[in-house]
Amino acid sequence: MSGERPTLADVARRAGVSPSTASLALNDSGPVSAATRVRVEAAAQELGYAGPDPRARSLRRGRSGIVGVVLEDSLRDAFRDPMNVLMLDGIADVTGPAGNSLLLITERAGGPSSLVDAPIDAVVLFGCSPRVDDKVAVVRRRGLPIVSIEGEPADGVVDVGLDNREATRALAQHLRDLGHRDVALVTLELDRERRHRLLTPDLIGRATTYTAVERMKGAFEVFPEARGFATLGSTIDEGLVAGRELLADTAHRPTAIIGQSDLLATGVIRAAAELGLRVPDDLSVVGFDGVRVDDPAADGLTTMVQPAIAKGQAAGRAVLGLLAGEEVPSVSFTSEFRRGRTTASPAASASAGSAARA
Amino acid sequence: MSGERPTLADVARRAGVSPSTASLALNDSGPVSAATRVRVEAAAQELGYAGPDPRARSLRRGRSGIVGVVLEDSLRDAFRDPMNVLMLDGIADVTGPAGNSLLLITERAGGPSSLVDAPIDAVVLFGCSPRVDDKVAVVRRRGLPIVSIEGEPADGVVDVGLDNREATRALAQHLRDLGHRDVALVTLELDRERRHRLLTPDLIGRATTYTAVERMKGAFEVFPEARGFATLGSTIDEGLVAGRELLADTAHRPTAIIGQSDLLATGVIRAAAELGLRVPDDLSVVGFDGVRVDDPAADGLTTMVQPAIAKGQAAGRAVLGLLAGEEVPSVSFTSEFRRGRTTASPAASASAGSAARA
DNA sequence: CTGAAAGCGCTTACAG
DNA sequence: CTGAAAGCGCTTACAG
Repeated sequence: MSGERPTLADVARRAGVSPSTASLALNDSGPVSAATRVRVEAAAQELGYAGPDPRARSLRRGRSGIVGVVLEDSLRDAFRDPMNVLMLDGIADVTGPAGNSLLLITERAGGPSSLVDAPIDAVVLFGCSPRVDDKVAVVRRRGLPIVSIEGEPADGVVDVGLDNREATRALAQHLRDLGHRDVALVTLELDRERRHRLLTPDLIGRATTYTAVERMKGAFEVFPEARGFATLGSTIDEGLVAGRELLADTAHRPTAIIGQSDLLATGVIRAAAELGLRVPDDLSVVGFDGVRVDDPAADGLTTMVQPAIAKGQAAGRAVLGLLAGEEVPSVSFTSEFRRGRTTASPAASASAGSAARA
Repeated sequence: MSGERPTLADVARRAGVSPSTASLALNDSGPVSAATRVRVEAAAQELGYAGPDPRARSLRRGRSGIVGVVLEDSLRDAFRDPMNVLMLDGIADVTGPAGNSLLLITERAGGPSSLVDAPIDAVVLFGCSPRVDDKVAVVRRRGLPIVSIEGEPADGVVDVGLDNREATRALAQHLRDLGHRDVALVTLELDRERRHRLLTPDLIGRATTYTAVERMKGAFEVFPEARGFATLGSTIDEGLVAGRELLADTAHRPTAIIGQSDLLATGVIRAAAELGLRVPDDLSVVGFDGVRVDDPAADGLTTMVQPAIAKGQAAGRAVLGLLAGEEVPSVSFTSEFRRGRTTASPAASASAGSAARA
């Protein structure tokens, strides 16, 4: 350790030129004689100059080259959902080559808020609710461009959306067309209370998670009376819990279940298997996302395929556009229906059950 | 948009004080009269001052409050392994409250390297091979503290290690004690070539992934002749592929398989099930990590439990210590054996097979 | 308690 | 082609 890191001034002194010239030589950003350039480069080499201090450069340039990615949950929870990872990867696909790295920002209660502090040039909101959220206010005050992914429409926020409502409506309609009448929902987390429980009108009314709410609305358009279970998020385990709960009452068992993600749907299928129910003969199950799930139970799942990576890339492009001062429109992606082998017409016995109840 | 973001100077001017005084008032970092403080705060409020520009502050202070996390793979690949997510979360546990956020750095070939450019105060290397790696050289040149997680010992790098070799040796010994003699390995990725294939001496010789190599060595200490299959990384799918490959030849089937991760072991168990083999009756399987796998095949897996979150937290503490100028020692964590229901003595038939071969 | 000054390390017009 | 100067926005000794 030579103690202090050499600066551009050190290099210039050693090369016997002014700092300005050294800067031009090293950055190739102005006319410099070959001889001078060689001398400066040699000096930099000898001193072990590691390039300009990014802090100084970013102050001078007004850019840090860092994009903040704001996640609601702990990293652990956020990355458990493969969609989030894919979207993050999509963002990096675009921002990385443009010289921007991603800063992870999770807002834990208490502690310093990096949303206020961090040297970021822009922000991408992940699974947040921009409208409700005071995070947006903070960022807006700083004058940073904001991009949200599947965010509730909010002023000054460019959104990368998904047809959550319409897509879920299509799934529900698919079930209805097959003859299902008694359908239950398994939702993503509806609020930040970290409790999973049966859906109640009260709970629905207070739900804050935009994506989950939109998907729920789509289902209700077709099955206004649907029961449901709100989970803690997109995992197979949560789907299993939900499935057990919804399928427990044999006298009042739905003939189909709409999972708000493929992982949840996979868990439901496991629950069905536990109870000796065959899918799709005794129970139809649909998911959402179209992600590859490492589980045989997920094979041939009927679902809506969403373009997660493309969404991330779009968010990345939106960030770059805003940073370039362009007018950037919100965009909305469309999911694609994928018919699998987990949906069929309800069994006669189920219909009989309904009839008996009537 | 009011055009320009207000600066401290603007606030000072409006409050009728000097910038120095405004700074002291806003940061509570010096003696300021109550009246002045009120005036400055009011001015800040009126102007919508969003706090000090982090770029300027970090230049002045010589700290950006950002810790770089260097991942070998794409984010998608890195976060597929739950261990990495847990460790990352552990780092954030410690660095977050201290006011540091995490910057994701993945070195894709070509493109600007944020390892050179980014305003980071320190670096944590994830699943890299510090000794071999030129990344370390870059960071060292910048004079930044470096912490590696399960890195090969390297000068000036504080490591957070795990007893990979010894732990795997213990697993292997467990199998040997049960009577197994014909054991196969399923390894994590051994190099960056993105091909999965059977282990060969050549491949083993060129392996660069420290963790995988250490675990392999531990197994070889007990079973020097073990065959094996090198995967693309810790996923159930890769374990499935490996299992199929290793179990395909009925004449030469191992009686036990050592997976280098629980996900790989889970895949192996699935492969066994496909072939009609019962675990542990026909095949013993062990894993590594002790992670919760969302899969019934993983229930009761015999494995070594490693403290992933604690490792991340230790890495976070090491970073903070180095930033504080302390002498920070490398540390090594110990895994804990967990006997499950996936290991047993080899069946008589298998022994017979060996006998027949002899 | 308050202000003038220096400086963090760099880049970029602007003269020469 | 080269250098002196200004300035990015802030913080921190140092006088007063």
